[in-house]
Amino acid sequence: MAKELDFLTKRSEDYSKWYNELVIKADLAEQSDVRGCMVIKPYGYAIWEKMQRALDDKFKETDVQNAYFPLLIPKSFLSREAEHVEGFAKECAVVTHYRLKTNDSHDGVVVDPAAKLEEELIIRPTSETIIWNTFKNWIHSYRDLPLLVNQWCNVMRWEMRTRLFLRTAEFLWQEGHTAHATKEEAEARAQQMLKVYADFAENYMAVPVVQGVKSETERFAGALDTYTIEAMMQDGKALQSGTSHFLGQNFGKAFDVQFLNKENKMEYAWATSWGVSTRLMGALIMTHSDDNGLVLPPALAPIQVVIIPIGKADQMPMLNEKAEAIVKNLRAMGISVKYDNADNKRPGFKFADYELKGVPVRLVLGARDLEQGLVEIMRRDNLEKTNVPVDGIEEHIKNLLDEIQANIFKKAKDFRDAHIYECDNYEEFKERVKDGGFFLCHWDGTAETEAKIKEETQATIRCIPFGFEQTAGVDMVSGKPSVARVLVARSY
RNA sequence: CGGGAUGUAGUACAGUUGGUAGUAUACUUGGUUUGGGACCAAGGGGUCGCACGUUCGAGUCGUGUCAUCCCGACCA
Repeated sequence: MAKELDFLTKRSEDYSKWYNELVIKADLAEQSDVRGCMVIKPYGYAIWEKMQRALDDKFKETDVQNAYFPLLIPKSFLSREAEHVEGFAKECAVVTHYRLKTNDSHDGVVVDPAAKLEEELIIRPTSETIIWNTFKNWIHSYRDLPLLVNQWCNVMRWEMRTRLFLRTAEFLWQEGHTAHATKEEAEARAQQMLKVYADFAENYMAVPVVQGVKSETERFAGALDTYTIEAMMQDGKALQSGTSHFLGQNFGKAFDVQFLNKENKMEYAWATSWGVSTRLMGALIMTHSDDNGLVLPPALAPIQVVIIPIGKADQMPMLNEKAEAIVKNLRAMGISVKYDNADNKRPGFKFADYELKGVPVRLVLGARDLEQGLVEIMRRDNLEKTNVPVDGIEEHIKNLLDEIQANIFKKAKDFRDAHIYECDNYEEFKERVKDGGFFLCHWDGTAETEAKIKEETQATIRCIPFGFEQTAGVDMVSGKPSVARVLVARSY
């Protein structure tokens, strides 16, 4: 019998609660005792590592190299670019001292007032400033360009309200920073990296995304253009899953990064930056999971196949032998597999546990079935169980993994497409947007209209989407002419 | 920083008019089990967030304080 206490909140009942419980119970992460921070547990980190590896490979295919820059940024660096400091000032953690000392009663430590820093250091909320300060030394000629670097690191943004993976004070990410000799090249790079993100989201995470460009008010602090991929979660809300910024010459000018171009003239370098964070974990969870727990795409699942034996004690040696042969064959095919013959947990517990953890394929090696040369195979995406011959099971599994990867993407895409609406009536919009979904609406391009929508409905313009056939129309709020539809939704 | 709530075992909670600190789960040990989250028995685990006050006596009442969570504002 199911023990109610241990089961998840139903997804449909309380989406936020369900999400939070799922992250904790699937052993991905937990709230740290440190305010606003998160502990990523080994299983969660294993998924993140697979994401990192796949992304890193893609970056390298586009000639990007990894590097590492300091965690601490002098306060003066941050203020060099006006909009940039404006955007981040409110959420920076500041280092003011470099030493502690024991207190007067010798039972604790206090900050040593004598160790006050001349200039405060900021824990990086992002690294544009310190990187461009460094680029100044690296760039002298057009021959030094393009300069394409990425770093995997942690950053800190002192958020008021946090949620596991979606918004934490400290988070892990990658931030790519590039410098170019021409505007065109920089713009192309920003768009190229957006494509890399979109490709990764769809083909590895199986998360369909809308690509587009942010409106002026939603832009990254200091950017001329911010490109974005927006995913739809199962409650219909949007999640900004990755961004790529065209920074123009803003940082080149702020940090005086000039080079001699082919015409022997000094010119400021053109910049891009782009990043994805552990928030992708949130996207992965909220896109595919169901009431039984996580559903992981095979491409990112740390364990792709779990094998569970069932039999009496005297049958175990035979089952172990059978299983080990399958494990060996699967590993040789590059499939990660776990054989769980722990005898301190009953099969039912294991079934539930691996479902909770989203393992794509489960094989039940039962003594009873094996007599007929069969094993039970269950796919996590639709929970279907079938008995298949144990001979040739490896090939069957390989195909099934591919099928699951394709199927969960299709499922997510069908769901999203069914919740994208064209809407031309503001009253109708106000009513329907509460229930979630993406709305394609005409917009007059003004910040006033944007602010009004946000204030009255909590929905924001997520992006001006690419890849849609656009026709002119009339703004649903102001009635003014509009050249194109924009994507409007409530978001995380 | 505005509005609301909550602090009791690792976790989730109960605790009546103030009178020996409880339940479930998790944990430890032993045994029986193992085809969908097992059962039985025994055991360990608490300055009831903190401080002060009222009282013979405070988890319970009062004041203060700290922390956390939820709804806003801000955000990858």
